[in-house]
Amino acid sequence: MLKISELAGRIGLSAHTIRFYEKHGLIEASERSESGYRLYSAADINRAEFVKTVRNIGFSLEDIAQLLSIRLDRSSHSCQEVTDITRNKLHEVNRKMAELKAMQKVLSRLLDNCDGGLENATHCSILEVLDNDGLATTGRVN
Amino acid sequence: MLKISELAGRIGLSAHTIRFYEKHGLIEASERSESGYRLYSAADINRAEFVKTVRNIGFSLEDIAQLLSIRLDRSSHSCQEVTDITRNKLHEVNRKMAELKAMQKVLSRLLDNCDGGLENATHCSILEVLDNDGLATTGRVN
DNA sequence: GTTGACCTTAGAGTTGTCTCTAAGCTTATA
DNA sequence: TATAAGCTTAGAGACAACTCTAAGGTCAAC
Repeated sequence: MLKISELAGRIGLSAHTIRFYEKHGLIEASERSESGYRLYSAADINRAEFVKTVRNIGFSLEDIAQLLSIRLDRSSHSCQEVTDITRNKLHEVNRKMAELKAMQKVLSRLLDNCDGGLENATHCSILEVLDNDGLATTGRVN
Repeated sequence: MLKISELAGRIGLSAHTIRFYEKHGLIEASERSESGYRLYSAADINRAEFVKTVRNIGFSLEDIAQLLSIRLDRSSHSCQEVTDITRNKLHEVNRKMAELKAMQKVLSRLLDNCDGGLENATHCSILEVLDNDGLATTGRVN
């Protein structure tokens, strides 16, 4: 049985964050010591590691909660539910990538046209382009 | 002279957002009507359009404030200040892109190994991988 | 002269993910 | 036995960029 800071050190989260995750139903301490300290069993540690792994991949806490509830009772959930969550996340990532690519393109072009010298900004080409509707950017991008 | 909702319609922001931007020093109404309504001059409109353009590219409100102060007095700022802001933003975008690419890779691999069928999740390969330190993800990714 | 759209302000609420604080109890070490 | 490190709780604060509310004043149209 580990205490909270031992678990924290083991999975690489702060004790604060572990309590925060507990409040949101992600991590549990199945026991308490006489004095009320959280005590984590092997299963609790597994679960916490699962949470950390899934978090690292980039899933939201809500996604993690869903995956946990499937993991907790695999037989009453379908494999499809898991792939749906995963696929949705992939779509989200793809969307964000597209936005970032658009930003990247505009920023690179702005920099290409500007020497960035120490002279004053009276004729700064970036400001000029920006004043001129910045490469006709279409819509909000991030 | 435009009233706030006219400006809002023109640049594609809500009146709420314009007031919010004003509070943060980004947009100004150089006059008020007798009854206290904001009135936007041609210069105010230019400035608001600049803000919208720069926002669309993905700069933060703080970046915009900096760019505005340079734009307002170009001769006492260097061109380099502008490129620095732009380059920093590009680096930030590149960092995020790298993170998203890592996520994309993991998510795609998870999906590749899973058929996502309607059968129950007892042997779901995604859950198995996730239980097993998910493709050895290194560190937090988003 | 009333209706309804529009304007004003200060300030609270939202979202997601922590991060920290205060006040007090417990445990380990010297 | 004293001290420091670690634990508990509820709840506040931080961040970005809005978004909305309440309570009320103004203006144009019919």
